[in-house]
Amino acid sequence: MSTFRKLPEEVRRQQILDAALHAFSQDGYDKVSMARIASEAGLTKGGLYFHFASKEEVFSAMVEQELEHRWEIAQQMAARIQELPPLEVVQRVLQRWFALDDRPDLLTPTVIATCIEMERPREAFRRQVERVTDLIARVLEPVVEQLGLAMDPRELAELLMVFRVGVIWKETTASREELERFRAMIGGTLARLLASLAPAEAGR
Amino acid sequence: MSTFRKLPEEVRRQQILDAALHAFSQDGYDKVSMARIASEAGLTKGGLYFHFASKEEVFSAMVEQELEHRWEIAQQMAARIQELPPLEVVQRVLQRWFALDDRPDLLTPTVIATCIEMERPREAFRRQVERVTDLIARVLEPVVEQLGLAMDPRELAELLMVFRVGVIWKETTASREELERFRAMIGGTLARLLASLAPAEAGR
DNA sequence: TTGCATTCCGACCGGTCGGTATGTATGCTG
DNA sequence: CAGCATACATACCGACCGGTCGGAATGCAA
Repeated sequence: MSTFRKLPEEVRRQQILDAALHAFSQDGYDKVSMARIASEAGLTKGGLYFHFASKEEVFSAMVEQELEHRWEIAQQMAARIQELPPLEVVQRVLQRWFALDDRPDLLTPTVIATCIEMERPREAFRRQVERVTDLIARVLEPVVEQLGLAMDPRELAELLMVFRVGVIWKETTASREELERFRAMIGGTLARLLASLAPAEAGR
Repeated sequence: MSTFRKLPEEVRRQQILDAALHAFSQDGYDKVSMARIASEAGLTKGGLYFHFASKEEVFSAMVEQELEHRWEIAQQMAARIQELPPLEVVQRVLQRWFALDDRPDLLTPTVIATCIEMERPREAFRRQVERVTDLIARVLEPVVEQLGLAMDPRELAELLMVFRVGVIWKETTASREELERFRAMIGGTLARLLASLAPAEAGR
């Protein structure tokens, strides 16, 4: 009955992945049907299966692309952040690294849980954590040197990741003011820690 | 055909909750069917619905009971831990608080994600985090006083929770030796932090 | 033994989902 | 315009799932 438009492969594929990102981020893997993804992408289920072989493949491809995109953003942020004064670098890393606000929120607990359970997304996630940690470590390297901190940059990077995960975790349950107090506590703790790592007392 | 045994209400209910805990912890909410839970509990789906009104209720009741059980264990641990030397108290809290190894692992990413999405379990989880944090704070109170730390016990408790969450998160991806190195880093960081919070230098 | 509420089984229902088969519209090629 | 691979829509399948229901087995009480 109704006609359809024939689109270039990459365009359709991108539409599908966008729809998948939106739907999965909102409702998680199990509650999203292939029909819905297809519909949001502007076609039907049958047509979708021309581009992807299975639901898992849609999800995997979506995760991989999204992580890749965030990786590029992370690299740009790294370049920009390195020109800030040392102490500010640390705070920036802590506050904004995983909070890429311009994208729908992939880091939903449900989606992450699904990633961990599935082969390809799990590997992608593992790689992402590793290379982002490395990137942070490289950003921190001059900071550590300038401040003369008695700590390995890589370990400091891992520590920042821990704090970041803690904040994300807190976000799932706490109220806004609780969260703000929590953030302040983390920030204060980190500042004290850095001060204690400096060669001479930087207390002030 | 085959006969069945009639059991006291509380016994059957407990069998069902045990089966639910085992199944959900292993495969998550969506991949576990009511038939499976019933089967592992020693009855059939129809019989299960005599004791519980819905799947969500089974899950909620299971989560609430399990958290309650862990809460009791936590209280016992708190009583025992308070008699240790101050610095050891902190390490113990960090290492073993959420790692109640004698129970099947409820704190699976999938299960936690489901808890956050569902009303009753989410509230139960929130309460649990709050009261456990309070408990840790009370345990830490004499420690903070004895060591003369310049930090609110409650905030220190929250910080320990963050570290704990970080370790749990790391456990989902890292290998064993990576995890051990990670634990060492966390422990070292905490030690340095405590030292920096003490009035006089306690370095040694 | 009879009566009766409790506890359970097994069959079934409506609905959904992932995936497939088949036909058909599209747009490029010659 | 004819031919053809591509890119869809439509209809359908089999499996499974949460939940319901009638009736049967159980154990206790009278």
